Amino acid sequence: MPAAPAPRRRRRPTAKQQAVVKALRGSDHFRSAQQLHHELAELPAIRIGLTTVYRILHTLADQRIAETQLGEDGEVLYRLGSAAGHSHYLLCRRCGEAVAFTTAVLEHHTAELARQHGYADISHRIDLYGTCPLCAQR
Amino acid sequence: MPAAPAPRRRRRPTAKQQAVVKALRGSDHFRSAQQLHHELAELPAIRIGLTTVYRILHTLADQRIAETQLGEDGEVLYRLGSAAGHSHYLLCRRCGEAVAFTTAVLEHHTAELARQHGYADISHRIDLYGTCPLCAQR
DNA sequence: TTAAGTGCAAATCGTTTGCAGTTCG
DNA sequence: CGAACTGCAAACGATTTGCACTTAA
Repeated sequence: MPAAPAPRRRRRPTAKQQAVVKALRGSDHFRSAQQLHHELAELPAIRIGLTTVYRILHTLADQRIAETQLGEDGEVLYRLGSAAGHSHYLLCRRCGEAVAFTTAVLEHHTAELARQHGYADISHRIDLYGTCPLCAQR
Repeated sequence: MPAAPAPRRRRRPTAKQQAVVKALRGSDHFRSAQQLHHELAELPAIRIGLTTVYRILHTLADQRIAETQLGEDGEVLYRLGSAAGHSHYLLCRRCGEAVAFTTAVLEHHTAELARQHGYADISHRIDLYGTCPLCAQR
């Protein structure tokens, strides 16, 4: 068989990729691509298109460098982090602050429920939203 | 004070409204507005616009005549039903069949979690998706 | 007559994709 | 050179809305 094409050496991250990661490092709250794009637009140093922000975030998520969460309205939120198996969060619908929690009991119940009814390929969505104390006081 | 405008007598549901309800009666599975519109389009008897289907479903949901669920991809699914407090479902991502389950334990845990962290106005999303036995065998 | 119902086209909104130009190894 | 990277504009898909027209009490 012909030799597979030699894998390209990992390229050093571009300035824009670094900028997105840097923006993410700025907070452990979950933020949308659009929010991040706005933040980056503030910085006069960098000029980056919304499309690129989306693409970089998508790549970071693929690499598990960033984790994602669904916002209350269905938008995708990102933050750096926990490559560990996805956990669930109570997150502030306003600022994206996240409080993790476990659902061991529920997961067990649902696995059993699925088994009993013969459902396969189970996936779940368990998200809590609220207003954190800080955002509550405006 | 001036008399409030006399509330209009409840009008008899239009043919299209009846058609949508009838389509909903056809199954206890959750279906999207688009699916229902397609089904209605099959029937040569009725001609109804997608917009109207959306509007009628929205009204039915407001009146709690129909209940809604979020599909795995974020679309809104409808079925007639249970005016009782919303429950959660394990639903077939393919046919919309729904198996209800309770989350008393989780709800208790999360209420406590929210309280501990001072989060207010909590809302949650707990949805399970899977492939039902029937759909699994194609 | 007049509020309600309806349909079509256009608008929304977050996100993705086509495509052409740019950059870097 | 060629793969990666980028940006803009257009496409997307579910849903909503503006607006003009029809219908029925």
